[in-house]
Amino acid sequence: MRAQASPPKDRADRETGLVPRGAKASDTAMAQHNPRTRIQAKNRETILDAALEVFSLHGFRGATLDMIATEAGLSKPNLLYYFPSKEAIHVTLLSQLMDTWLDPLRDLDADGDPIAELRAYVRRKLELSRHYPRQSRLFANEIVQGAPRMQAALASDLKTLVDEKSAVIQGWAKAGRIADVDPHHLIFSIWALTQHYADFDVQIRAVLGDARDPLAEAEGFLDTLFTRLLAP
Amino acid sequence: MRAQASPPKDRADRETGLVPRGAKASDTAMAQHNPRTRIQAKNRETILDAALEVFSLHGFRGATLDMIATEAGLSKPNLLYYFPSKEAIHVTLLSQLMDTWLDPLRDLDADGDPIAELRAYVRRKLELSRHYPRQSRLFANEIVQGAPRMQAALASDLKTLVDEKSAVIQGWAKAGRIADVDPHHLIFSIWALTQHYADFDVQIRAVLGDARDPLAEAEGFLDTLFTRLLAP
DNA sequence: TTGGTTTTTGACCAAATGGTCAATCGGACG
DNA sequence: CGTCCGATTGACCATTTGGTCAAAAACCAA
Repeated sequence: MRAQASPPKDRADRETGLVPRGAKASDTAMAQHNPRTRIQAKNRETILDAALEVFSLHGFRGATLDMIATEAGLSKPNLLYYFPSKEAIHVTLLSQLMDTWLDPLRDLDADGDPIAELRAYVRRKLELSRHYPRQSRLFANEIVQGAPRMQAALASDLKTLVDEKSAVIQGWAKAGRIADVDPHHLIFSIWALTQHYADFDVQIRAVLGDARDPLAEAEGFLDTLFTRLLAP
Repeated sequence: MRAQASPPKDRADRETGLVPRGAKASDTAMAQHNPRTRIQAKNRETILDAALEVFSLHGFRGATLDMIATEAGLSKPNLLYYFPSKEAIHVTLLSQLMDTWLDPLRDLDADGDPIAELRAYVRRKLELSRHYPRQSRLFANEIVQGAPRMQAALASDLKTLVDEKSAVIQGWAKAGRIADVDPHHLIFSIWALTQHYADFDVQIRAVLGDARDPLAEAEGFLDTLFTRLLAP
């Protein structure tokens, strides 16, 4: 028997780390995504935010539980009270990420004006880079190192969505409403160009100097670029 | 006094790690860049290649000396006979990298045909992504994490070269020989688009499936993209 | 062969790090 | 006020890891 105040968590909980040790898994099924108390909600969020900061800056291996604990203002054992392991924190962040990250693409409307839709997609994506650079870098870190913890999600969720939207874009091209470019590579180019401003921020700022605002300038530049690329 | 067969290395050697412990620094000044024996040349190269493999795949912190040693087929103490520390290996790789990486930009000829020059630059850069993806990922790893070991190089060498070539591009634009786009952002877009195919390789392959050849397709796509963007 | 030099390595060390646990704290509720 | 359960932590542990060192091995010139 454990000395812990609560019974041991079942296997599923252990792996996802979505429930603090103190919470009884049998209580409510949905408790996994809705922490039971205000303290749990607050601390889990605090931890995830601190972890995002540290992971995005140092990568998975480079981050230590002590760094995250300090950043969160909690003790290390306390972190491990809310998440079963360092990896569980990381995985939680990554899965949250995928959702947010794909929203702008989901919003691409097959019934809208093609050029306007694609320009709006670029703009939304650039907004993510502007407001969530840490998430972008966390993702970049993961992918650059071979996506050891995301392979599955990439090949299923991501591929499905991209294939679907590529078909829409393909349709626009066939109809002569935009230039005839490969839709997959068009999407890649949008990802590459927008995320570059978040992921390579230090490099860009080093080159541009302090007086310029990269993200602000990027908006106009990218708008021009895609407008010219897509004109029928 | 040391037990080592050779006298202690001077401070400069210790930091750059360009000379094995056994080599007398006083012997020849140029020995730092030209290892003295065939064994040294071969082993240093072996180590750097192994380190490139491991660092690019796991990042600096994620890589261990044991991994590198195994990959190189040498013992860990033997690695540290050729380089004073893990960091020295990393730094050596990074500085080699910068050179190779900027060559295509250096080749941009102010006297050539503007559109042809820029298209050729894109092509050369994409070739680097194709043939040296590990270097590209090593660089990406470093930059994404804030370039802790490259800040200086970025703000000096890199900025100087980019500013110089930006002026050339600016001149072409003013003369109406290419479209009037911001030269710095044009260069960033070339970096972003070409390096994306190396750095985000797993993602691209996950989305495209196994049957397609990303790099081959990218060549045509990018050529179209920049041709349309730059047409006056 | 000999003597000196370069190269290699097994054994070791100290620090860092992910994770555990028993004990304590604290607040909400009867 | 007391009790109970969720929250917190100091002390601790095993493993990993960057780095050291003395000695052995390999190499080479005379």
